[in-house]
Amino acid sequence: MTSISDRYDPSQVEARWYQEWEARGYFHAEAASPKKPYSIVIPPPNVTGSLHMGHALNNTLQDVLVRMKRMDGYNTLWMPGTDHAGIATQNVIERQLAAEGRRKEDLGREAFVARVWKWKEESGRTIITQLKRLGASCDWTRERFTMDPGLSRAVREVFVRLWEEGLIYRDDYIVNWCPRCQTALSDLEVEREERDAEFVYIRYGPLTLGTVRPETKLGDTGLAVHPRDRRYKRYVGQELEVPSVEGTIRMRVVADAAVDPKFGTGVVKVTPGHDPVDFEIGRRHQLPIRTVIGFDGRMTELAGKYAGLDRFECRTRIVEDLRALGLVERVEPYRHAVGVCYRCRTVVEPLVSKQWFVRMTPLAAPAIKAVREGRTRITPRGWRKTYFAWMENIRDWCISRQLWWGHRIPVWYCDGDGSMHVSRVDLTECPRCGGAVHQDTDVLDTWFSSGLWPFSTLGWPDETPELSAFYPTSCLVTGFDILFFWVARMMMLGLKFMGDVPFRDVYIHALVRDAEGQKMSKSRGNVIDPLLVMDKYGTDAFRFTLAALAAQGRDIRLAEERVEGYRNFANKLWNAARLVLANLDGYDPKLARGAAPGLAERWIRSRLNATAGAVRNALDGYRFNDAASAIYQFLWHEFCDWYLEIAKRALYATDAPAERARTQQTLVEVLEATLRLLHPFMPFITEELWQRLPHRGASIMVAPYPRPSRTKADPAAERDMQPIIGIISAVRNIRSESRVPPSVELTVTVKPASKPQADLLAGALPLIDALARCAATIAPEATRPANSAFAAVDSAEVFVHLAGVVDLAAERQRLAKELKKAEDEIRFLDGKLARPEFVERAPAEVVERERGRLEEQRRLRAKLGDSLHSIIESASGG
RNA sequence: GGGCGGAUAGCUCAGUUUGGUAGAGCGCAGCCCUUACAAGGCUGAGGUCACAGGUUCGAACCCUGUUCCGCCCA
Repeated sequence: MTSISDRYDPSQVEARWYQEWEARGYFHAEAASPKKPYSIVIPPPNVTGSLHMGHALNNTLQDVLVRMKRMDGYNTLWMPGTDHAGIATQNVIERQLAAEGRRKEDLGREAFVARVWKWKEESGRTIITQLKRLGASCDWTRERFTMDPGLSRAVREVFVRLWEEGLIYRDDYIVNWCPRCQTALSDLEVEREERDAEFVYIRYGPLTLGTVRPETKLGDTGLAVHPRDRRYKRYVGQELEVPSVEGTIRMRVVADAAVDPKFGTGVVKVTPGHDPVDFEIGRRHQLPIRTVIGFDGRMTELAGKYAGLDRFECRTRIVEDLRALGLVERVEPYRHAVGVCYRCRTVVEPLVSKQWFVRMTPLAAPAIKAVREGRTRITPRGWRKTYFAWMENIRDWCISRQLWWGHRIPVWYCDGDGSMHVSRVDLTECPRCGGAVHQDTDVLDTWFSSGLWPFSTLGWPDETPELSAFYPTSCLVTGFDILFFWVARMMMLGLKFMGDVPFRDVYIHALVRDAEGQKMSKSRGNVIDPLLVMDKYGTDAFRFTLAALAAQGRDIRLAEERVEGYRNFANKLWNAARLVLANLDGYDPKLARGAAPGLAERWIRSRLNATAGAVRNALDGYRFNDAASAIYQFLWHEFCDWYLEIAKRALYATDAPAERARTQQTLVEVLEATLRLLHPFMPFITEELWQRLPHRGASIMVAPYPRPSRTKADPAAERDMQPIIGIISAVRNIRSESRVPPSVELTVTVKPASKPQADLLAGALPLIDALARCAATIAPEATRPANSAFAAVDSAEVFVHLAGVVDLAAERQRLAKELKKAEDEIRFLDGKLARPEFVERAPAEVVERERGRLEEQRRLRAKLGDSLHSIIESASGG
């Protein structure tokens, strides 16, 4: 074999294999395949984006599933693509323009949109390149973008059908308005931020009320109290003349159950134009709407002398003016959550405007039912509750955005007769009067198009082979932060337009935080760039770290040391493979045929089989961390720590070619299968090593995923290895505790507990000698040698001769420690068994087991006591 | 205000479904460059499982309450 470096260097391996896989078409899935389908659609990253930890985790987990299923023989499709991300992308280009001292209005809509497209073509591939770097085995031949012609057609089709069914409507309604982004936002796009504010108590004629938004006083059209609030009963229905900053105003007092009588004074001002709750109250009581704040966040003409002022400046000014008029009773500091735009953190202004909405209740009902009935399973199950809670209290979805970048609403208005036409095709003239038409200037919420993703990417509204092969998709992997934004909407729209759920499983993973548990954010400056991590430690180590930390229901705290640890794991694997490869000279499987497999070989094969079962089990339940640690444990602590050390004897022996060949065969087969087991987690290093080992097939990517079987399990071998491993460990322990240098060969006598054990151990003597660096003999009739250390293993007694090797003080200490352990154990078990309630009520087998344990510990105590005595005697006597 | 989750070794976390004297990685201590690997080997120390009650023969695990921390919704 060719000599390979003793350190694994990912940079030599990763890019090469990824290109090779892609070139060979391994990522591609054909709809016509006879194999069972397995499909996942990627949560499309923003086309503006670059890879962050959330993407890395999300896509690593998907790739683990997809690679595993592909190896397992499924026709596996991982559908990739990107999202046009309306506000985010528009903001990027607007910032570019601002740097040039221009605004989008200077370009005009058409030129602006053209510029966004140009930018998208040039820079929109960043994240795709980064996903490839991560090893994502997406079918790139099918890559989609939410504004592709096909997907845009799906958007129109859905809009028109929902309109035709009365599920879309247009209405003047109070919506969340971002004065910076100049667009309406859905309720979900408003986030809460804690801010300090002043709670100002203002006199309204005979009444006093508190508010955090004094500037909206100019838009007040009423006062409201709770209907059962006795304090204010007499005012209800009255028109009050109230002195204010602009002279006296008249206000009607209404009674409404939405008012909390315990909050503030129990009286609220009603500003239907600038508060969602007030808007509803106003509707119920026919209060007029006065819009005093405009779309630009400045006071309107209706604000009189305050017109043109910024809303926050106006707040200060009004409080000053009210004070001057003696209308401020008092001011209290107040901390509350204000709504901010999720894109630019500007304080959102509730404003009344004409917007498009989707009726949610009729769509939500089937989506609730599907999860209740388990047609879509949410994992971890706890998220079901959150899903139901939101779905059951869902509000209509505002889908229009006053942006230029996005799917333009497919509605045309006639300039002549004013008629409105919702259309699948672009209109150039009014279908009714033939007059000129203009299209609605708004675009749709980005989530409206990504909500169609599981079927629009597969060719809908056409009936494509892809749709029938891959819909419903098998699994959706996503973070909980978009459970409502995206998952819920895909459920509703998938059920509505495909008549079936969009995915059988939803796996919801946690957030990646920093080592201190803080959410990673640019402003905190604690972001770890996944690309730098991959550069430093390799993609495989990074992926394995994410999988190993992805325990269900808990956030991931990512510390670099963990990645380093798994980098070491990759290196361990690399070196184990080097050992195997360096000892394959003359390897001929035919030579091995004559010899029956040895105990250690049966053992490691059985352990491999069990590990394969554990990994499959864990992955089936989306327990990625369990799967990762099962492989880690097996590869490092069973294969490397034990089997490789055992195998060296046979490999280096020159006098037993059959045994050597057999060992080579076991090494090759176990390592090869382990690589396959590990491949979904660490695709690159496994391919590299697999190619160097004897193997069948062109790539590990398309080799079968290990499948456990009862016939490969060998419980006898697993049981028989126990005493052997135990004796070796015991001798090593005595050596270490008694401070015998590793170079000294120890003399060991083993007194077996039974004839079968004697035979077993006799066969394993060379192995024990080699691994414990000793010369051991099996002596069924042995008595304790003088000056020996003692240990009990599986009822066998192990004596290590220490005379002349070391002074015995250390062994005395060790024995005393063991003795105390045994005594503690006996005390515990004695106490337990002494209680009649336990003996009477606990299951018989538990009682039996505890009795057996007690007996064993008593025997052990006796032997330890004897040993200790003998050493004390010999030390004092000698 | 309503809901969800968390508190287990110095650190980061498994384990809680199905109750039977607690596991991993990192870190720490001792010994060792033994020809796969010092990114390594061998050995070891380290935990009243947040607190208080309850159920049970027996509780990290089930129930109730408390404290602290995080998140979501209004």
